[in-house]
Amino acid sequence: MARAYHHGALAEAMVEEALAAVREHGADHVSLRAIAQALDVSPSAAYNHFADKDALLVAVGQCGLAALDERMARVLAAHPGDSDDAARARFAGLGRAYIAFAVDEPNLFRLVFGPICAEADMGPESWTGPYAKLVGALDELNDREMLVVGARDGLDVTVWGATHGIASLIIEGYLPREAGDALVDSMGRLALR
Amino acid sequence: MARAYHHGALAEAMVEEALAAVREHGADHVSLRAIAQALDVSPSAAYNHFADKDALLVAVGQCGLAALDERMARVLAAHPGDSDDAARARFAGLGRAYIAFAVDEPNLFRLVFGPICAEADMGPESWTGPYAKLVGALDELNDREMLVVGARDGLDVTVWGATHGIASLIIEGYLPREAGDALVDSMGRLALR
DNA sequence: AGGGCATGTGAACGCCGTCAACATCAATGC
DNA sequence: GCATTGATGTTGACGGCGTTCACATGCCCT
Repeated sequence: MARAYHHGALAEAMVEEALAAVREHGADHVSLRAIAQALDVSPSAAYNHFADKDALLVAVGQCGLAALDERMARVLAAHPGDSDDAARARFAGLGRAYIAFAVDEPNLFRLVFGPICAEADMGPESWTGPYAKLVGALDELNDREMLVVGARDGLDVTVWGATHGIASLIIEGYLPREAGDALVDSMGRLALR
Repeated sequence: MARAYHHGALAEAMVEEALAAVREHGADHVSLRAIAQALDVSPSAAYNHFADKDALLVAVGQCGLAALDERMARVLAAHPGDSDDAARARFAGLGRAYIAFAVDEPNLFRLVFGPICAEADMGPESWTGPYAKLVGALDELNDREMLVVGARDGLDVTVWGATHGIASLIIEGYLPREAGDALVDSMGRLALR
């Protein structure tokens, strides 16, 4: 039975539908009314679950952030081990995963790091997932004395910035896809010894 | 005589008004109708000069890009000379100027590098201004053998990416303002010898 | 002087987000 | 078992939006 909301899961259904719409058309170009119609529900029904359209988009953004975090977690899982090579692979893989997420889901990426989600801080605790993974990888390299001497200072911010910037510039068409791999290589050459 | 459009400069006036609106409220949250009203003109008048709202925003974006380029040009002019120190100052100054532009004009920055302006490519020739200045500064450092050996490969993309990424993350509130200076320092430590 | 063309107007269309009043249904307490 | 209550969904409306089309206006060129 499709008409199961009403003490059902309208909120989740709307997030799901909105997520699909954002992925396809971008956060701008998504209309509350269209989402409601797709769910055979009146437009105003949304307001029982979300303060406004932006609140729904923030919920979508949290899904997107979780997806990014999962990609990065998978990379860590795919390169276990205590060796220098494994540490290097984890570091490079995290960067590649971040960029791959942006390339695969540009509209989601834009929403997650755009003004709507940033303003409503989904908690520094949310994006702490990805960021903590990066810091962890860098600490590991540092502990293994694999970093150029004196490089650790500010390196987390630099690496995050470079990765984020390249990802943004790629999805806006200012740089070709290959720039992603080029960045990871370049970053490795600069920071690793 | 203020009411001088009609074979006047409505197009320029609209860009100017739109520029002000974007700077204050962001490219989303800017309405064609409001701009027209501010200029005492009917909403449909815009369509004699711009294909649609996005075309107007692209024109605004070009102004923004020109402003960025001018900031960077000013930095180069402020640090003339043939010395290593001057070359270093130009390199660091360009990065700082890029970030300062984003911090001072976040809404303009978002528009310039956002989907609207990227899609309508204002010509790789447009943003070539800032990019060429960066490449020039790096070439100069390279000619002076001030770069870490082997670092030049892909460094322009890395530096652009890092600068752009940090700027984005700062204006969305994910990083504090000081991260800008920290990045420039960190980048210098990594790439310069 | 007059025709043509660029420019601006007015009214309308179909969207949009949002709200307030109302309907409906599930669960709870008697 | 039934009424009350609170959560949930509907209806209809409001004002604003981008855009279009038929029409007015006024400058420039011949």
